[in-house]
Amino acid sequence: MVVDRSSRLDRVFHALAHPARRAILRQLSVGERNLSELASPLQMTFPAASKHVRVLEGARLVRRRVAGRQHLCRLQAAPLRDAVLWTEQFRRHWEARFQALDALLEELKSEERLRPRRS
Amino acid sequence: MVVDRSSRLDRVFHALAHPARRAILRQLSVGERNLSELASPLQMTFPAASKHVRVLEGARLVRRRVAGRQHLCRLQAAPLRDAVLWTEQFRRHWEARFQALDALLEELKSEERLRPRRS
DNA sequence: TCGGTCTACTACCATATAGTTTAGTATACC
DNA sequence: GGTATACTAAACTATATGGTAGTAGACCGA
Repeated sequence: MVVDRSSRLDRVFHALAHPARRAILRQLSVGERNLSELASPLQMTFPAASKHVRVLEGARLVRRRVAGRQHLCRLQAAPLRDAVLWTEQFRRHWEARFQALDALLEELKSEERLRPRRS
Repeated sequence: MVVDRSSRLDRVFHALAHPARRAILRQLSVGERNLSELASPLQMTFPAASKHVRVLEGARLVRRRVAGRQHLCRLQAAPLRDAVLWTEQFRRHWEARFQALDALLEELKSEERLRPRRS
């Protein structure tokens, strides 16, 4: 099985795996913000927050434009759609009805196994 | 802003951030597998693969039961639902109509911010 | 029951990447 | 120029990833 290391999906999921970065995305969902605005609510130094923004940029979840000394960041949600699409392939596994159906099938199968019809 | 480090969501997204682990989940979506079966298609040693399974267990995406010398793994998809639910909050951002509208609004707002009206 | 094999684990090492802090650079404003 | 603001770069620690070597337990055939 070929494992495409450092693919786009890797970067997106990795970007989402840190609460600070998820907090940044939530802030950006409201609208454009500069780095200081993004950093101030986080309990860490400015450079740490800046690096988290960089990770989000690497995952193409954030785009930045420089305006004077400010770096204005904007949400780019398209990669999130890809992440959801990948995860959705397991939807049937977490839906209760399917699980119930699964259980029923298993029950029938094991009955079949225990009491095979004579030919 | 309080950032709940090492939360459940952190572990789930981190677990999904590696192609080998995603490949393992895809295998398990078909049905129960033991570690050898999970490891063999991956281009890495058995211990490396075993560690990936352990990461998936830590995220509660995989449950293991021991049967003789085999460790049988089964998919637990519920945490994937949580991941999707978190991501879905951005759905409107990746849907085209909203993006166009959003872009227009942001353009107006940032103009306002960079060139504040004199009172 | 004994040895061989299969399945999986642990321990340890090397390397790469993540995450954070301290120190430094550039831009705007007075 | 001087100073505050906005951000970057370098450096350092912690964690992740993947390898090798050795161990333990279950199964199987002679």
